[in-house]
Amino acid sequence: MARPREFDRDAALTAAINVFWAKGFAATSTEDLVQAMGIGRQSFYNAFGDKRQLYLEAVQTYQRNATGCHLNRLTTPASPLTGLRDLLVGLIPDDDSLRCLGCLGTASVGEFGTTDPELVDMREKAVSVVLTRIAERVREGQSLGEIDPGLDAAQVAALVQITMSGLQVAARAGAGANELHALAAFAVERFRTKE
Amino acid sequence: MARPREFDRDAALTAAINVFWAKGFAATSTEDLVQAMGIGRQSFYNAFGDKRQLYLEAVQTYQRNATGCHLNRLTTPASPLTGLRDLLVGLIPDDDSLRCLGCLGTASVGEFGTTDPELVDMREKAVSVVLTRIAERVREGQSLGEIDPGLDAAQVAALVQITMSGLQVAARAGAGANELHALAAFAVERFRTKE
DNA sequence: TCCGTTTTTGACTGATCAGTCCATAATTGA
DNA sequence: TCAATTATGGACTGATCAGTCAAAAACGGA
Repeated sequence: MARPREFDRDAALTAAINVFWAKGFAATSTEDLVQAMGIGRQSFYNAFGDKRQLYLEAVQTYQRNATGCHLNRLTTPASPLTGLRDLLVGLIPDDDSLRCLGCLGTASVGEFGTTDPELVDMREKAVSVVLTRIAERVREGQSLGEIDPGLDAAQVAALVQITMSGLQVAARAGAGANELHALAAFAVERFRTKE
Repeated sequence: MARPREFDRDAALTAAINVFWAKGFAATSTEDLVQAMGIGRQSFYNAFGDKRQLYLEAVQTYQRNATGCHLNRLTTPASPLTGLRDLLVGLIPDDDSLRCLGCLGTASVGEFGTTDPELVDMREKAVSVVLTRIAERVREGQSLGEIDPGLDAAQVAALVQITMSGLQVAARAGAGANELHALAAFAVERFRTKE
């Protein structure tokens, strides 16, 4: 019994994610946002609260989606080592203009560090899910014999996670797809059992 | 034959570096800067051009200093593998409030990506110096037998560099010193020759 | 048809932004 | 002592910032 919203909230959120992703929080103006989202100013504040709330929702949504992709790539292959490789290689899109955006989550670390508790929380949850699943696959790989059983699975997982961040920074810095794909594969090979 | 400057330009630049380091470029106002630098507004513009020029100079100076530290840590130990370990471990300060700043260079990647050609140039030069020196030490380690001679030295160097970025992102995200030190050492061990 | 509710639109707010202007002060060389 | 030059301090600029307000518009239910 009220006037219905004219725009697609999800589509608007996606547009906002893309703006924040490319420009960061501080360098994005509300004018940038309403333009990209194709909605009026008041609709913006009605539907999303304010700039910061929208940013939190953007990071949250981005991260939920990204985490899903990571877990898929990690889990799909039968071989755990291949899963790790796909996880890392899958971070790096072939498309230049996509790859050079890097990762919104990593960007939010750079921009806010530990200053925003809500972002820290969000991050920790997303990371810990991936970290746990990586460690599981590492143990699986160790019992299959393809991953060095002398390694601590949790530490391998942590190192893989660090490598993910590093790759995304390199992508944002402009590194090429081939180079980064090779590097990702090389990184994973460091865990393979020496015959 | 003119009035001499009253403030220490280097000290003011150092103060500016610290502000940019903590807050990033966009979130730092010129008011923040003149406050932290302890100088007047006009002196600021006289001595440093404008906000962007000061930022470039800040990143440049920060990076020159950081690169010097990296090369020292990498080169000082007799053992190349120890050099690599010191390089990575040395990235992570014990002091919490320092460690959680991460790296200004990495932050500038996050904030500007490939959009600013001058920053891209600066970065590439700094990185390539370190990369070259890492590869040299890797080859040295290979001929000494402590680093797996089957590995491509350039690729090891690239992976070490990625690991540096990853560690700095993790530090900025709030990871603990002990955890990161252990991780740094663990990462380097992946290159050791298996007996 | 009309009422209550929500969305939309566009003008508007005070605050802050980066950067400039100008008058005054401090210095050196003549 | 004075002229030329540069530094300083503080007021000032127009632009842009995030966010608000109020009126009109669009819907469902009565």
